[in-house]
Amino acid sequence: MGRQPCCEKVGVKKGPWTPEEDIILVSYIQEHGPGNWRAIPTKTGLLRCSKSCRLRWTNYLRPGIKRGNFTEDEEKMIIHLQALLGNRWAAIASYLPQRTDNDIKNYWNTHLKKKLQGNEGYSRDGLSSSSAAAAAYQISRGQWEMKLQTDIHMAKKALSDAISPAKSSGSVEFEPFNGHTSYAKQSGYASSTENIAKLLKGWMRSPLKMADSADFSVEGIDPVKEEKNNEETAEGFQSVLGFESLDSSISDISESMSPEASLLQDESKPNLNAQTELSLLEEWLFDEGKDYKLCDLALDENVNYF
DNA sequence: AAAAGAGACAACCGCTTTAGA
DNA sequence: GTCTAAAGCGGTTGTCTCTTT
Repeated sequence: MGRQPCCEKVGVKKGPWTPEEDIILVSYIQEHGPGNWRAIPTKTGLLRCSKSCRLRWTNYLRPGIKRGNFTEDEEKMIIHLQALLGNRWAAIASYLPQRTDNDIKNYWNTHLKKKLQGNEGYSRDGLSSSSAAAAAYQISRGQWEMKLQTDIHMAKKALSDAISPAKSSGSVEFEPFNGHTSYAKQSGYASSTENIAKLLKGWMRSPLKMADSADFSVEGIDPVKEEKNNEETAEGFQSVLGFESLDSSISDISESMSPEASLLQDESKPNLNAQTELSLLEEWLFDEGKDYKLCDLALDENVNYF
């Protein structure tokens, strides 16, 4: 006997999520909190399996997710972390508090891999092992160390920024919509929180009974009206998720979060402080004095981290 | 203008791990 | 200690759009 499927395959909808589905899911989670995913399809009337709901929330809908344009620092961090950790995207994502593993994985596969292939300075591809040690020998040791030092510094800064108490755990950074992917522009719906906010606006104007509503429906969104009412949009979203403004600065948002939103936010990423066990990587990133040790380790061809 | 190919990203699949009874 | 459901995770696939021919 095989494992039981997470849900009935029959009648389960697949494919891209619609704005309406997102609204239903976000609303339900706002009311009940994340978790108990199995109950969500039946409680909300969503024709999605619990797993799909969880993924949708985790990767796209939960607060605190930054989407679109990866910064240079983020790129370098990913490259370093991938060299050290391999394709452990979840582990890598834990060092980039606003990115999801799926996002990082996609970015790696579509951008960084190719970039590395075309950039000797970084290149690790074509090596039999994914070890950074092997890459080190592609350029002189001195050059490599200098480069690594620079990158370590940048990575440290990025990490430090990410987890500094002033901006950390509650930090939320919503990207302006114009920073989004071609998908966003192309399809008009890219699952961004801002888009959801827009939809929520429309939704809030057509009073609906969320809970226990199997035949839940949402009025269509008129793009023209949408544009006209952009300001109200943020209000609408605030009233649902408790945010002051979607594209506020990090501190603004963390200050203005309602208890409910804070709760959701706290859940949104593993708390770095809770990661009590300091890995080699963490030590490396935090401890100035160990920089060279790691360089040496990485340059030691006998050491295989993977 | 239409077709083909490539690129990018969202979502799914299935295995593994974890937590609770 | 065992079993089961839920969650985590990484690889893969599907779909959409843009670019090239």
